[in-house]
Amino acid sequence: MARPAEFDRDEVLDKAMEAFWRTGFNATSVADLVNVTRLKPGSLYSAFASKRGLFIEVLDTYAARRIEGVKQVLDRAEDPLMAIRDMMHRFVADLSDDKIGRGCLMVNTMTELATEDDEIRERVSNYLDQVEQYVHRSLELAQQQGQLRADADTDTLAKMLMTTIWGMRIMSSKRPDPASYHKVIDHLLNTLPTS
Amino acid sequence: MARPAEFDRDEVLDKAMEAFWRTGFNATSVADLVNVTRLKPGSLYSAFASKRGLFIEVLDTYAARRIEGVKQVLDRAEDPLMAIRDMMHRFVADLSDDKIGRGCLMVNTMTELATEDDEIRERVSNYLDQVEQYVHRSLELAQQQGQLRADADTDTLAKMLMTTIWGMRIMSSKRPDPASYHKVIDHLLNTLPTS
DNA sequence: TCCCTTCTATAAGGGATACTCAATAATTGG
DNA sequence: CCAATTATTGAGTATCCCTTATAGAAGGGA
Repeated sequence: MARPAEFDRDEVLDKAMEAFWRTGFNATSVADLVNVTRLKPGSLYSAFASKRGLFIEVLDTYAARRIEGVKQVLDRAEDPLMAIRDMMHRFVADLSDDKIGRGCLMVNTMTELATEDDEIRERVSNYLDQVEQYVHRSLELAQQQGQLRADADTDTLAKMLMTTIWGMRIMSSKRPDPASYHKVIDHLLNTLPTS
Repeated sequence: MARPAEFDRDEVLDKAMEAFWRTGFNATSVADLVNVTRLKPGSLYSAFASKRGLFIEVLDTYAARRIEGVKQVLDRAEDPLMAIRDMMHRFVADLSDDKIGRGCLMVNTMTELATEDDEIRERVSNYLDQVEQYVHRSLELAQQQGQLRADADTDTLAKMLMTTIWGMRIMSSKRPDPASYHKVIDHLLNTLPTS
């Protein structure tokens, strides 16, 4: 019915994600976004309304991909504890693949914008909660299968694993040291109250 | 020899810290700093050279205070494992005192500036390393006293406790939930390889 | 008291910022 | 092929940014 857009929305989101991921929301200028996406300001604004609008769409894209990844890893294995172990080692592998130490877009966004932007904090919170819920579900499954002791506090165990994941994302901004994080993960999973 | 400054440097640093802590480096404007410190731009610049200079001095002040706190708690108790437990519960208490969810200035700075500013990343890394070293020293002490098993991997245990601390600082930006973090800490310390 | 230095107050410079808009181009339905 | 609709373009705007220049005030040493 009218002229179709020349750009591919997903590609633009990818490029914008790289920029926001590397330098954060505030330090990424619209000029930067224009450079990396190759869109002119007008096109950017007609497609995404504002810098913040683009950022939120980037955030949602990132979250959806990560959640999907977690779900797949946790769902696949028939052994839920092994699945959790696998998932956590993958988190560390992601971090060591990340040569420039940009960490996790969700965690970065939480610390940069959480105090000032309620909507964005809600979105990130939601992401963190979802990951926690999937891990919790796997723990409960392990309990039902008798791998985990019946009196194990799965809420606390899930929270413990989550703090470890987000903590590693902070620590690796400092100095990526995958070997020691793998050891931490193995230690934690070896001390789970198995039966 | 000349007119003395009317302002108190420490008070100015305190006020600036509040601002930077709440909104981060980039989102805190010099106008904001002028407002909270009550200094005019000229005085600010003659005292701190630049916004970044002021920020670095704020960072150092924050780090020194925190390190001092950690050292005191860890040194006081004769029981090193209890001291660690105490320290970690205090971290959580700090988080729940923080009504506006600004988290930890060091962690926030790491995620905001680590990829772009090498000097600042080094400063924050140094802080994280120092805390880790103090915890590690307490673990070794516990080992020498026979509280911790001789074959315990104190490096890994120290790193595990660190990831937990920084992870909790992320999680509590989302929703402060001290009770569950206290449980996590107790779980972790109860699963240390004591003898 | 006078001088020198360093403070404070005010304003403004120079550049980057997020964003807009009017003109032009391209596509589709009739 | 025309009309309608939407995308692209890139110059442009107003605002905010960090920083500095300037003038006057104030304290200490001689």
